[in-house]
Amino acid sequence: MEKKISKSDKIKKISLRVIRRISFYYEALLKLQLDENDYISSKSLEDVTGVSCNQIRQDFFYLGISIGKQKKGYQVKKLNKELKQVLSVDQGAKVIVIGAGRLGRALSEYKLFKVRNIFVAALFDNKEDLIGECVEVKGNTAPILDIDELDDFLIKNKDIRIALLAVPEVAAQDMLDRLIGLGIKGIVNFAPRILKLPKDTKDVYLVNDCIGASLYKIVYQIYQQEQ
Amino acid sequence: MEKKISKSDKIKKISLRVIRRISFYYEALLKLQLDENDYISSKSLEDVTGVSCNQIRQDFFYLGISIGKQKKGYQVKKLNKELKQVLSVDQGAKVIVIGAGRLGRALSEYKLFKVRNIFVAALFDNKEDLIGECVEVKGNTAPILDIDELDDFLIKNKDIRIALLAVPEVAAQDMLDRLIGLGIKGIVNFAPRILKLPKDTKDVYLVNDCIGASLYKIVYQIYQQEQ
DNA sequence: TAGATTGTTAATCGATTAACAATC
DNA sequence: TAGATTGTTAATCGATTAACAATC
Repeated sequence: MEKKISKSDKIKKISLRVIRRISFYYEALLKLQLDENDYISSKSLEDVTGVSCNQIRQDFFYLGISIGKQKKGYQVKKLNKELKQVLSVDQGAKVIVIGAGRLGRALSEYKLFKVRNIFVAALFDNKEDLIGECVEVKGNTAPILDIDELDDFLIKNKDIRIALLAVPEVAAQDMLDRLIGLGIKGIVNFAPRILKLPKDTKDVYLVNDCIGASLYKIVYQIYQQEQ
Repeated sequence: MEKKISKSDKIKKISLRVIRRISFYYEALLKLQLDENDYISSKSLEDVTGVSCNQIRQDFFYLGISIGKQKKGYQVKKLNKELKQVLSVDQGAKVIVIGAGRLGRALSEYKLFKVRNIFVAALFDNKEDLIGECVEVKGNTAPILDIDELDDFLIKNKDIRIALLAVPEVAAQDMLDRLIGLGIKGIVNFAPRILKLPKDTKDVYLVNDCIGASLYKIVYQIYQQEQ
């Protein structure tokens, strides 16, 4: 990660590890609610995010973000704009949520999605008693639709290419395959099972955010410590 | 990661990255439901987990797991035992869940926790209408208790040192601080905000598993691709 | 000015990949 | 036997840390 990259060839090279840290910086700005004209130093960002100030400056350098002022830091307005651009959260992404159980609705109701310019267009489920309900988020109402309507819905809404998968474990892989068949390009899987993309899939992104997976890390650390 | 470590000094050195992969291997075995006497090769594990067979063998080597047979692979029974031991999932960890909203209850109801030897002892909330309910998981009933009873509960149940944090964003940091004050040693935070341990905290582990964080990765990839 | 903080380079560190002899 | 798969070493790769001149 030595070479500085120009704005034009940013596109393919940024690793997801960098993206994750960039999202930390962005979240930090959201959380701190500073005035647009305030300045924040890499050291202050370290305090909030836990990422070292050296790492932060290295990331900015790598991404071609050189808007800092010595002795002051980074202007919140400018930094915010740069981070948003890298993360592409300025594009108002629309997503669907598959599964309107507890988890699916918990996800949909996160007010924070709005701050992050992410909109839930609809939820889908196969349980008749759920269908027809609406999930309400400030300024955004998402209906719960019959899973059978999914195909039609996606044909009518070609701008939706992201799905959040919150179905029971046993149904998850089949549903993933179906979503890909319908042209979905990005999936976050919340079922507690690692899913895999079908073999010859191209240009589809999958992140397994399996609930409970991080619990292993904690259990490991707790029980190792006392041995 | 060149030096092989002996079983005795495993304790402090395994990085969380290795632990994460080990949990993948373990999950793969759970998923495949093979006979105890079957053998599985590193190549087959690659197919299921997406981790390269070289990486897998390197991990096993590093952890001192050398139970493979040439031309066959690893006996499921033995491998399972080794992986469980590394992950410490053979100890029947008890956890509490803070927040009995949609997310908290969704977490508690994961049947999978049982397979992984993790038991939810109780949930806590401050909403009166929730208190008194019970969350039922196969063979395990967890009551929803008043958050005010948390202190007493932990004094009476000193073996509980892990908490899953599923409270609203604004309450998360305060609750984390409180949990640490009460002697909790491991916390998984599910609120959509990065929490930090109080400065001089020792021997406490925190994993931020912020819901929605992985969405950034997907949004980034989707929108970069089309530029 | 003196001190703080940036942008940038170089050094270090750690993780992954590749290769292959051993052998079942 | 021949082929497949392990355990292990060495090479490569990438990410993080440290250091510091520049300068506001």
